[in-house]
Amino acid sequence: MPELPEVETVKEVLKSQIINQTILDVVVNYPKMIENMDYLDFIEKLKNQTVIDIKRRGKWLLFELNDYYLLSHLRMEGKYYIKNFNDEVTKHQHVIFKFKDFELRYNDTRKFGRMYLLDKKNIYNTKPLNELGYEPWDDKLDVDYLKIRYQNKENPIKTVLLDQSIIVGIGNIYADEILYLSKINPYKKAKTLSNEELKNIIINTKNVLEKAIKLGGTTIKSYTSSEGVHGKFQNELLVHTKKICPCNHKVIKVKINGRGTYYCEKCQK
DNA sequence: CAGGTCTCCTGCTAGC
DNA sequence: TGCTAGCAGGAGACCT
Repeated sequence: MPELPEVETVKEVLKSQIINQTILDVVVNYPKMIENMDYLDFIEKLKNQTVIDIKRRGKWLLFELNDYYLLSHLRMEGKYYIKNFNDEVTKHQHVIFKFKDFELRYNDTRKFGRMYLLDKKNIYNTKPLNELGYEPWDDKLDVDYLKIRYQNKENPIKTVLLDQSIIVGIGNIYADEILYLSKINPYKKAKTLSNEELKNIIINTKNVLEKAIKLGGTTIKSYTSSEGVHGKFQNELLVHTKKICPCNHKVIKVKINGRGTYYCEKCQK
């Protein structure tokens, strides 16, 4: 389940692998994955495009090409593998980018991932990037901003933290960690949070995500940034998937708006 | 506008 | 032991 740190890790690994490489051909085995055009157009447009840079916006990967941006969202299980031409294509490898000496294959067991191919100009003002909130390190992400965005939110803060139109990059794992570090009960309504609590959320969001990026992300279930690359942040998790809180109190697992949520009743008020 | 529910998918597993 | 219902969850669609 890639969240911001995992996507950042994938981005860095991919940069070391495919920058300045030219796409010679593309194979799309699962056309529904291509969101904004027919897959045949997608293939034609990508031919002879060179990878100039790779960026990240929220949980989106942005491949900058000569004439386009290729956007890729890994959703739950998306992964990129570098493979040789004669390596067997497995049933979960849905999009294959052929370069001169190797292939980049997009692997996604549950087929939730999506790709867009956009004209280069105004990508941040068009779907799907146009409704994203601030990056965790954006100066504009402050208490006043959250106050305004949360003022009508009756939903639990756990749910609201996952809202990508407010802050990008937080997924289910890090939301639990952020709330734990901020000592906030996940059920607390977003609109009722104090300035102090909002401040803590901002600080802890940055801290948790920064630390996770340094450790290459979290490997809990099926996520790997590239074959054989595993994150180490799972060793640092304080509540998510835990049974006992560092305070020795039992960690509770509940469902909040359908999402598995771990928290400590004693530490999080 | 806000929020609830459903949907997309497949692999794994708890429980019979 | 073998089968299956249920669960996992990011995000958009759709409805209230």
